[in-house]
Amino acid sequence: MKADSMETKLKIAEAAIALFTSQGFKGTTVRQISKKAGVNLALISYHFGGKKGLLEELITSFFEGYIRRIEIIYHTSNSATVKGSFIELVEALLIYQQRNLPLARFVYREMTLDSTLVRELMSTYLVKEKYFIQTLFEKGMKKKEFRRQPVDFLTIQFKDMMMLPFLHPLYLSEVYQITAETETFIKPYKKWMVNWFDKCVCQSERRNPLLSAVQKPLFGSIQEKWGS
Amino acid sequence: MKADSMETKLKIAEAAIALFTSQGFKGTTVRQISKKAGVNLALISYHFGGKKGLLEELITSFFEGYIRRIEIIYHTSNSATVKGSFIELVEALLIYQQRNLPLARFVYREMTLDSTLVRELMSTYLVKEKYFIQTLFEKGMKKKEFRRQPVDFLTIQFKDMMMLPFLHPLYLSEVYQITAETETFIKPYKKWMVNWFDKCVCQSERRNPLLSAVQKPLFGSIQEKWGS
DNA sequence: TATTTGTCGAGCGATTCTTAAAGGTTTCTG
DNA sequence: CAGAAACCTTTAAGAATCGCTCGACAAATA
Repeated sequence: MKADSMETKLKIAEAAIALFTSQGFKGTTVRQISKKAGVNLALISYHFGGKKGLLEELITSFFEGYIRRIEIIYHTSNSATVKGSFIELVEALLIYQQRNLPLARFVYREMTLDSTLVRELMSTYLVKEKYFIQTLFEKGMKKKEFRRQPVDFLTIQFKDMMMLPFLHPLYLSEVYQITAETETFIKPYKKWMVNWFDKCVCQSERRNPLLSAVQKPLFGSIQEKWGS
Repeated sequence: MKADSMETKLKIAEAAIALFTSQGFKGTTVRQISKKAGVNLALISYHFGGKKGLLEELITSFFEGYIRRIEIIYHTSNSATVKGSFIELVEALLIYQQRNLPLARFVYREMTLDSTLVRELMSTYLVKEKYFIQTLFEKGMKKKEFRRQPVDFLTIQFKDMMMLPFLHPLYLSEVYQITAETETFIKPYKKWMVNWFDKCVCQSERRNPLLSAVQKPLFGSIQEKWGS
């Protein structure tokens, strides 16, 4: 393959990502892509085997990189604590998603649809992702580092928190004037997640009996124990 | 308006919601809608002023009901604590979204796009939503009921947790075999959110100095104080 | 030189949403 | 009850756009 050809293929991919992100896959035409990429219409079919092929190649490449980063940390993390591994994971995934922000956004949106492609992607990539994260949580619980609690919800919430800023960047910027694209976002958000780990995941410190005695009557009707 | 007409309008709306939810707005044709609704093609344009009008009417009606429920609780909650008001809110919104699950799912997905419609909806409904929730959090902090922390992230995470099960029901069912449609989901998920409030939002109990002395060295490099 | 590879313009066939015109039905009014 | 009016539905066709392919041409390769 010529270098020129590789370049046009990249130009097509970039234009497609930008358009898919803001307009959705179905809302984007191949003509728009070819125009934005400054490339002939027929080249999209030539390089990607059509619009659908372009979509699949983009999504697959995103998930490949995503899963690879999880696997690497899962197998080679040398943190003393499980929480340490998680923090490595958080950092790696935040950076990866930020670097591929528009791609991530449109992939996540597409995954809320109901197609055979989506089901396939879920059973290959997301089931794998679930396995790694859930196993990490269970490891932390066995080591008494994490508090015992429903591991399903925990995994889901973790994944969701990792996804949030990249699925809703327009919401963040329009309503909160927060932009997920800059470096100034990653740091505080990572901090936020670490705080969440300390408060919600890790083993809580022994309670002060006086304080809890004061608070209990107020919330008693709702604040029940887990696992009932 | 005749009863017959109202009925066809409803049939169109229901069919549209189902199809939009699984295929997306752009991925659905008016023919599919008319066929599924058992209604003539042109009636969609007649009743809703076209496919786009149908979309806007569905989304608007969803947000109207959504905001109304927030406002009611905001203005009439008689809970002794702010946390109590929040729990009322959680319950009301979970039920509302569950009752309109397919509609909610497709509305949330559509809101991740980048159109003038989405921007308008954000500036009318989501800004309002942010105001109510954020004010509640600040109220809780002033009363020293909630711990002081960045209120932006808190509001966002709250909203996100409220949205999660309804934006990703396919993910939940495919990967976790959890279905957000049944009553058996609402209760544990509500419990989960209450637990999150206790751990992450409410004022934490005084720490046991011995335990924190043991743990600090391990996480010290990352676990910094807020507001730095 | 022969062959593969990349690019281009033109256009095909299918499908999109919408609308115009007309037919049918119900409701209101005298 | 008759007839006008408003409302609902259908048929049919409109105009635009969709993704994709074909054949020609240029350029690099062997």
